[in-house]
This record gives sequence, C-alpha cells and structure tokens, in this order.
Amino acid sequence: MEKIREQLGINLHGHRRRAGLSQEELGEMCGLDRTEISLLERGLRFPRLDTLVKLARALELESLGELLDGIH
Amino acid sequence: MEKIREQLGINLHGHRRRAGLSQEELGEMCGLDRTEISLLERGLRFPRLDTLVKLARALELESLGELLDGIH
DNA sequence: AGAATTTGCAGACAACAATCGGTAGACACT
DNA sequence: AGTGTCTACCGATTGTTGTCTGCAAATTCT
Repeated sequence: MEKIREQLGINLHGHRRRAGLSQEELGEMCGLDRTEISLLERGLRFPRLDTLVKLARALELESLGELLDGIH
Repeated sequence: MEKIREQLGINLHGHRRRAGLSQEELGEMCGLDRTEISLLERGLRFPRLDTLVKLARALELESLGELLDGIH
C-alpha cells in the first residue's frame, strides 16, 4: 500500500514535468490546490477518484491507466 | 462528474456479480464495510485510490483499468 | 407462503482528503 | 546582492470517505 502512493507520485511528477507545468499551474488547471499536488507527488496521499480524473484530464492523458501505471 | 460515480457503480456491480459474491462477502475479502460497497455500487461516492486497489485485488482483476472502464 | 439471504437506507462517529494562508529553502538568472 | 520561480512544509479548517449498528425492504430458494 505504501508503494501505491509512491508510484502514483512518480507517475504524476513525470507527466506534469513532461507537460512543462509547475505544480501551481497544474493545480489551477484542474481546480486543485497547489499543496495537494505537492502532497500527491511526494506520495503522502491516496487521492479520490474524482481527483484522479481531474488530473488525467488536465494532463490530457488518454486514460486513467496512464496515471496508474505500475499499480496493481 | 456525476457520470463517473455511476459508471464505477455499474462496473463494480458487474464484476462482483460475475464473481458470484455478495456485497458482504466482497467487503470481507477486501477489508471494506458492506455499506461502503453498497454506496459505491449506487454511485454515491468517489472512492479513494487505496479503496479502488483493494476492490480490484479482491475481484482478481488484471488491472485497475477494468474497474474504471468507460471513465474519462 | 415462509424462511433465509441480500441489499437499501439512516444516523452517528472516526479517519483522512482537500482547501487556504503563510514561511523557508533551493535554484536559476541578471 | 537581489529578484523571481518553484517546491517543501506547517497549522488550521472544511468536506467527504469509510466504519459501525440497526432495521426495513427486496430478493432468492424450498
């Protein structure tokens, strides 16, 4: 379970940087606070499903699966 | 956003019945209360990521994507 | 029809996600 | 040295998930 948060953090960080966005920019784009983005990337939170969807949409990912890659 | 909860509910209900489990059985298998399963299947909640993982594991799904099918 | 199982639903509570404001540190750049 | 950007971190508050108990309604089976 510990690994899950960490893996999500890695995935999120990678996609955000690949999109050339700061935490604050991404937060603004998907209606989340910048501190929440920070917490998620550091693997300190289990986000809710709606939060995952907001992130995937803002990052223009094909599917939620891209954000959850490596999580079983 | 409304649709997301509903779609998850449909997916969860389908996978559970396909596995021949009652809400209580599934709840016990993944350490969730049966009332939570009920709320999720009726589309009244956005579960946390750890909850999604617990469900997918108990239902022996290949990936989380199966549970999130149809959600963009 | 009757019994047993399953599910919906309500109310109260604990646990945790998400918001908000602020501070400090790291880094690059001029 | 100074400015600006980005991020980690903190404390406090709000809102939602998840737990638990109990009961009613629906479903399934004999």
